[in-house]
Amino acid sequence: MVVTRFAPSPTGYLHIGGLRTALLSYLWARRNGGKFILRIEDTDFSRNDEAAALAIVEAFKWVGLEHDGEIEYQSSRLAIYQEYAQKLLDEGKAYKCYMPKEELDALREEQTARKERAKYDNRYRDFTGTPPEGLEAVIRIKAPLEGSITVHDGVKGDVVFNVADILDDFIIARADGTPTYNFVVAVDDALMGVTDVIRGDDHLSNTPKQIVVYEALGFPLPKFFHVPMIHNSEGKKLSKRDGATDVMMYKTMGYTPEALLNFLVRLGWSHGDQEIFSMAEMLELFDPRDINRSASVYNTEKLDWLNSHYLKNMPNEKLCELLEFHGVILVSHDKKEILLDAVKERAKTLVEMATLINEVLVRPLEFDEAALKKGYKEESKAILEAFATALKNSSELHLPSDYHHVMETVVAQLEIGFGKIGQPLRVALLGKLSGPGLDSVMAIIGVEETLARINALLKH
RNA sequence: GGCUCCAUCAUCUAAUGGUUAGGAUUUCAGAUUUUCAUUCUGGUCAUAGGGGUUCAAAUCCCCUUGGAGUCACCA
Repeated sequence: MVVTRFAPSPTGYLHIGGLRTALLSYLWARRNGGKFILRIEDTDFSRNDEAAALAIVEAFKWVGLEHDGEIEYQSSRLAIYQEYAQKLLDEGKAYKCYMPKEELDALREEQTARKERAKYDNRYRDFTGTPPEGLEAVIRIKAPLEGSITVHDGVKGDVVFNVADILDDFIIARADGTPTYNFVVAVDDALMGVTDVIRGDDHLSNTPKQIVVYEALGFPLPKFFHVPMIHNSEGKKLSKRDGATDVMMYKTMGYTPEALLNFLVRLGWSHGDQEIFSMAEMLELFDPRDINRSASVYNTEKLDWLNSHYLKNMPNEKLCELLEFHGVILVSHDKKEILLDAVKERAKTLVEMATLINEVLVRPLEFDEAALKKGYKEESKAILEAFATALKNSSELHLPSDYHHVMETVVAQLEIGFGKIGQPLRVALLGKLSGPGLDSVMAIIGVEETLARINALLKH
């Protein structure tokens, strides 16, 4: 069975980069009928934020990812970590170190000054004497002193680390007894039966340490897949400073989960020339072994394109539902089908769509200066009046085509081009020169409101 | 700075060692549309540089350059 996990530290909202690794882990687990675990890495109590786990779950819910079982909180598993640390102590694979923090810092400073690598000097590695009084010990694991550790990575290939370059007897439990990251990750992944670790490649250099823990504890190694980072336009790791990194921000900006997920899955992964992937297709096609080795730059233009694609192809009923979040309530509107059909092809986001809808539904309070100048000329008045009269004399106006017919008649009568009536009418109805088709707009707001808006412009 | 990773259009990417280096987004031009948008058609744009190996290199090897990540009693 394939077991994957997403293991964020609860420092805030769900990050867009986190969502991507979560998605990939989720896809791989589901594709194999396995399990996808959500584990909160909250062993550093000073940095915990209780709301964070909830925020992550909320974001998962929005995009439709679902984890299996209960959320695992590392803070509630401290006894387990202590047990395994003790086991290593008992077996002589770890030891207590009484070196004070200040002394360690001083040592590091010296080493750095000498241009050496900062590392612990193993002074307590084989200590058998009496421990110094009044000092709290940390627990250090005995890391190999020489040789190399190879990470067999499903994305990067075999990555060899020289022990002398990167390792020392690193701390697995702090002086206050709480365990540290590299220790708990290995313990938990092993205990929870995680078979495939899919995570950001910023963790690649941690992996040798975790392998040391796995081996000391006699746990079998999982498969590792270190997926490349998402970069910002400057080519750096995406961070909070880059603006929209909170997944839930995408909801407020009017993106759909389908578009966001589709966008993310195509960063660093592809399937031939295919651009559009439904969740079903992702589940059928995704394989972590196909992930690219290089980082990709996050750019919103493609996201926008995907989002408009999904918007265009969404049933009106669903659109109606989603628009409520953006303050547009259409359930009981009898012309909502015409309205939605008229706006769905011209909006990149739900926010834009909501704006478009309001521009149709709400009588314009003012007329755009430039639009007036360009679209409402001297001759326009008479044309609008003629059109208003024609409207009043028509009956049974319901569909856009009915209104279109009236326009045609007037245009023919006055022997003018469509533009001569379209421009001023557009100014009257919408207050500006762009927007949905006029026949649709009139069908949506009805004859009375159409006449009222024309009147308002004539009196302007 | 040490260690590690990475390198195809502006961006996301495709290409059993053999293709006029393909697609998508963006952009530009044209068509459609009373407007805007959509849609359609077409165009511009790439194998970082240098050495090898090979009949043949985007693809394999080496070097250079550039970029990124990471080096805690954070995760």
